[in-house]
Amino acid sequence: MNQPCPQHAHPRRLVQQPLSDLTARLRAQSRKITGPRQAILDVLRSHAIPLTNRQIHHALGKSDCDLATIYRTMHTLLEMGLVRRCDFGDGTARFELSDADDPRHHHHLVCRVCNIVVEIDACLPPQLEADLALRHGFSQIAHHLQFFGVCPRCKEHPDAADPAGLPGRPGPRREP
Amino acid sequence: MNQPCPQHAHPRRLVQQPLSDLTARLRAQSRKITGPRQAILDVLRSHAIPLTNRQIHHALGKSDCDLATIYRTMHTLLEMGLVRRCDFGDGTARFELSDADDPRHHHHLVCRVCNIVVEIDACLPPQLEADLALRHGFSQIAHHLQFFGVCPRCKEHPDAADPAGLPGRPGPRREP
DNA sequence: GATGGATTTGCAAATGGATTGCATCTTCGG
DNA sequence: CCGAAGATGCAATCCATTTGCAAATCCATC
Repeated sequence: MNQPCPQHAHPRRLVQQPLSDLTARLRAQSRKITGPRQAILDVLRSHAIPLTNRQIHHALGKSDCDLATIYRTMHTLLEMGLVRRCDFGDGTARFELSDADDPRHHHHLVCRVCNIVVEIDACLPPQLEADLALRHGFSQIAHHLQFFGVCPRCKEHPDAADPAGLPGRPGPRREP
Repeated sequence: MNQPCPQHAHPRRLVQQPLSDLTARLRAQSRKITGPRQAILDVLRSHAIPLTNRQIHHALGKSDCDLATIYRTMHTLLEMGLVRRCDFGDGTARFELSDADDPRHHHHLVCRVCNIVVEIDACLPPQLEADLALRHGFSQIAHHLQFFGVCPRCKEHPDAADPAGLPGRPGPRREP
């Protein structure tokens, strides 16, 4: 860790997680493979950035399932470790796939103006959490880290709106 | 930065910010020095950890001012740079003093079980954000970083409840 | 295949943080 | 001391998220 992103634009990740894996995991907890759950996972698979529940709901379109179902499903998937939760500080949870085969730890760089999201792998020095554990007596230490800035495009055109085209977040945020 | 906390228990910081400073800043923006604002700042001064608006409201007790006023005041203080906003991932904003004389950048280590908060100064390697800016073309990069773990006390007594004694957050959170 | 029971879903209502409109009250420069 | 700008209280509202409950769906088993 600690070295910055190897490429300017990090390649989008379109995970093809084998259904069998999901099936096995669900079975193991006497949970069921339902239409909504598969549809939701499909949506997550086809997007490379974290989505809000509302965005997922919107993306589902016709095969519409209830928002409450999406909320419940995300809880389930979180518990099962199939998704990861991201917090961009705007009061709305976002979720991205955390495929079991490649549970790659990473963070995000979010444009304060247009909300575009770039996935990065820069991270904390690995020994830092161990030091914290030692000094404060805490165990099971994990961290949340996100970066905010102004993307090159918004630096150029300070009036452009959400090019990410993702619903669910109106204007710029109020983060420092 | 990057070196961990110099002490096991970071000394609580009870800032005595000169009122004159506040006065000057408020005047400079044609804002007024009101009872509620002073009371809110007093509450923040007497607490060493970030507080939710509800906690502030509760702490105000008799000199009760409306919750809405607290929300508005925090916006104002944020804009003025007198407070800093913290996000512990539970959907509630927290605020701590960011005294102008010592706008020390720091982060928090939060116990997942009892919510106790420890202030730490471990941080990212300084060049990391510069690298990000360079590689992704972003400018004005800042970061949000928080640590979660299980405090020594909760490791011992897995049933203890909120020893911090702070209202506003019921049980443990659902963070990874 | 058909079936029963546990799990899920849809719907609607409720919860909780945060924001806002508006009339009234305060603060503070003059 | 006065008046206007700015603040506050109150109530209504917004939005993300959660929850109760009856109906629908899965799936292990027959």
